[in-house]
Amino acid sequence: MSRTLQPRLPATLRGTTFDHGQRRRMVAELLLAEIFQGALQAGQHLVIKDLSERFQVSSTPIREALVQLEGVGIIDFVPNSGAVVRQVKTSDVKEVCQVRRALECEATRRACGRIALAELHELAAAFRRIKSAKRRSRSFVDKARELDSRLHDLIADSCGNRFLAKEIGRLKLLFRAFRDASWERRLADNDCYRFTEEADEHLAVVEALIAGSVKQASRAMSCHIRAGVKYWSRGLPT
Amino acid sequence: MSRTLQPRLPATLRGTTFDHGQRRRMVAELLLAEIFQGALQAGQHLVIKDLSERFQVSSTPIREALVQLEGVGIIDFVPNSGAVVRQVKTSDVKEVCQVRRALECEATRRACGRIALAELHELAAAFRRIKSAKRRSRSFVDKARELDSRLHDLIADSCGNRFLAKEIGRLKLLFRAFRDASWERRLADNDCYRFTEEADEHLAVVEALIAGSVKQASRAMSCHIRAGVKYWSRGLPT
DNA sequence: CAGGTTAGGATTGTGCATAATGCAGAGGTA
DNA sequence: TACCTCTGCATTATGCACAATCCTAACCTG
Repeated sequence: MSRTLQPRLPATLRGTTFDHGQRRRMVAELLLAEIFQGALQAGQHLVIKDLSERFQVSSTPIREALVQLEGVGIIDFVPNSGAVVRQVKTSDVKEVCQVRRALECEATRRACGRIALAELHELAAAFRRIKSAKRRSRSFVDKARELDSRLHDLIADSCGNRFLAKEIGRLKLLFRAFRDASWERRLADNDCYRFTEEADEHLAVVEALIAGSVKQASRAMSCHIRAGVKYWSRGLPT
Repeated sequence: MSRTLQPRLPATLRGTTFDHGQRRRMVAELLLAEIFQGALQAGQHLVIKDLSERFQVSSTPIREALVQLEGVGIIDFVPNSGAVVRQVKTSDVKEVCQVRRALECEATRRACGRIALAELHELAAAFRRIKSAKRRSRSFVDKARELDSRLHDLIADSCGNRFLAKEIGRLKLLFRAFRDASWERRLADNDCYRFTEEADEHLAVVEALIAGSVKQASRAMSCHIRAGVKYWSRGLPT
């Protein structure tokens, strides 16, 4: 059986069918997205039965997703009492991003000189297209988002350290939730300046990688992540 | 119902009765203990049915415990295939240590100037005692081990970033497994040179922290972790 | 009004049904 | 013969409905 759940929410997931063996991951991602979008507010009690009805899956995947999110630190799990959403403050985003910066800069350093030039040039061209694009439609956002993921994934996969790549992958769950939530907000505000800014930062990383400059590449990545923090944390409680 | 599980294993848990709502936690702790005792070797497949029979618990708490341990990073959970204990080869030690270095250096930078001087001086004195000690008895090893943990924990807890501290804590489980294993081997080999070497490195970190030099402290920490790699990876499968 | 009691809802745990995976061996092809 | 593909079976993970347990809070009762 394969079943569709949730008509709304993150664009990357919308309209997808979720099959056997992927329920837990999907529920976790949907919950994360809801939390960062503010649909699930801090302190709110997460009732398993409600969630299972809403997502059209049974309670087991829900509970496993909750256990997983507890490990991420975004919800608290009180024995025999259930799960409550923890407050996500700007300081949390900052903290997560510090860790992200440490890991992704290390990965960037190591990936330098290990990625095929053809691929890098292709990415650079794509970012330039994004920069010069005028329309800020839904598909534009999706495209930008996909490129963002592609660059970061490429670096992680090319760093020659599978463990590091795996750790970045673990955190990706959080990053993506931050990113998607803030991009939704930004789009609603018609605040599109950040898109070209972000494309600039990405381009700087790619060009440094093409040039083969370790120091420059890691510095560009560091700037990129630093710049992201203030946008991601906008609209969150202090 | 309350039921006793597992006659053997960790002293703190032996003979305890495990009640409703505590199964997952207990299973997770028992599994962790078994992994570090070497009863469960790296790469080994963890079969849910076997575990549920062995622990006299049904499959749900087992699976939740596995999800939890996956979050800790000590096992891999492949969808539709199950859980395996993470393989640790020499290359992995190197990889894990790269990640560790990135995180702990960041923590050291941030902890600089945030730790009470009194505590630092006390630690420095302890490391000097270790350096000058002649006897390499079991209690000596325990003492050195405890000091090692104390320094690293102190830095993580003082870095002002709870998320970073949590990530380091996660990796600590892995580090500790490396460290204990390699120290056992070293003790057996009567190769005690590393102990004073390590005390030197620790001392350098502490003194840099006392001096309040961010750069010097993080560099000392970097050297310390780098130096550890070749000792930790000795005697592991390639 | 205090203290015990009970009913309702929620979590937790169990056993079973189902789906996915991997392996072994048959059969085909070069 | 060596190699690849495919099929069927055994094993295992996954998901679900039900039962047991726990927590809360309203409700008696003296």
